Amino acid sequence: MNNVETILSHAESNCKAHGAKLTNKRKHVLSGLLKSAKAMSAYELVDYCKEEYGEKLPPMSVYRILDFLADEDLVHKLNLANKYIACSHITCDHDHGVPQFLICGNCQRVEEIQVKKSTINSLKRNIEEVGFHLVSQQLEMDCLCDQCQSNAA
Amino acid sequence: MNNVETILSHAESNCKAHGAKLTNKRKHVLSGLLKSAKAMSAYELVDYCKEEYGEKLPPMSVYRILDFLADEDLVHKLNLANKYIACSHITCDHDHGVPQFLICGNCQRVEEIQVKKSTINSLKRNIEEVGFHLVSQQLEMDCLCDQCQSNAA
DNA sequence: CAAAAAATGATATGGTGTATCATTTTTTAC
DNA sequence: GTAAAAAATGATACACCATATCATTTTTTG
Repeated sequence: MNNVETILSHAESNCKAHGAKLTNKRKHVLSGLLKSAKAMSAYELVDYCKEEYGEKLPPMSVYRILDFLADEDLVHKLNLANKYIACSHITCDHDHGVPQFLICGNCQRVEEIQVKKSTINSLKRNIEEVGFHLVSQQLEMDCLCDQCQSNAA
Repeated sequence: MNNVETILSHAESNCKAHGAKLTNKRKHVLSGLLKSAKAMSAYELVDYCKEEYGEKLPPMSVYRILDFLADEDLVHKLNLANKYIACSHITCDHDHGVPQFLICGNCQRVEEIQVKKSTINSLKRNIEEVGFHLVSQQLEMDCLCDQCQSNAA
């Protein structure tokens, strides 16, 4: 159980290591994502910064910060949901492959997983057969989590 | 090589078969998609109907028509691109499973494929392992087509 | 310290999609 | 065939995500 502060300082060292600066505003946005179980939209993060820090960030700034954080592999963008989540591996030091995301369509919880290499490879072969080439291995899948599945049943 | 008219009348019979009506406006929207190599946005279809038929459809109507056509399995929505394409199997009479889509990030061409059952099943097992359940098997993948791949190289 | 580069602020605007309610068209039942 | 009910359509407004652009401030660097 890493708390937010720990993760933030870890992220900060990672940034420093190659000359990038995790400024306060960037930390605020990242902490919003770290504290949230769900993915958040840029506009939700605008509100969060306003409420939590009295910081009036225009959406444009939040988008710029999110771009920065994504470049640093600290956050991921969910293109299906148009939302953002903190990377679940900020505090790991080893490299991670491209993540895949499971999005619960009911409670919006997001799980970041690594699909087996062999599955990805079958998928790739399937794609090559029709003359296409997989560019991004970031798959986003419409799911239900255990809990919402049980509740629905 | 089925031309648009043939496909349209095939689609019309399919609709009639269970009491749905493929009205002129619905045909117009569908024909826009059939004639296009690329996926189109609802607003592009508004323009298309205006130019091609002098028909001033409000966006709301186009969205309703697209919903209808999707219910009839005549079109698919690409959630990643927020665009729509005609189903490539309108004239087949047998049932088709859930399609997967390959989207060329360069020329926006879309290929509709069926991923192997075995691959989908491995994927599902991967997902079950973390306590999630795949709801929609419609995967959308960021690709390059052969041609754009060669051009880029 | 001055010039260059990077980051931020501010405003406007574009694109996708939906809510809502009025109106018209089509179905259904008598 | 016609009136009542149901379905489809029209029209307007708005919500939300995202970017373009240009002015201003901050930071870096020589």
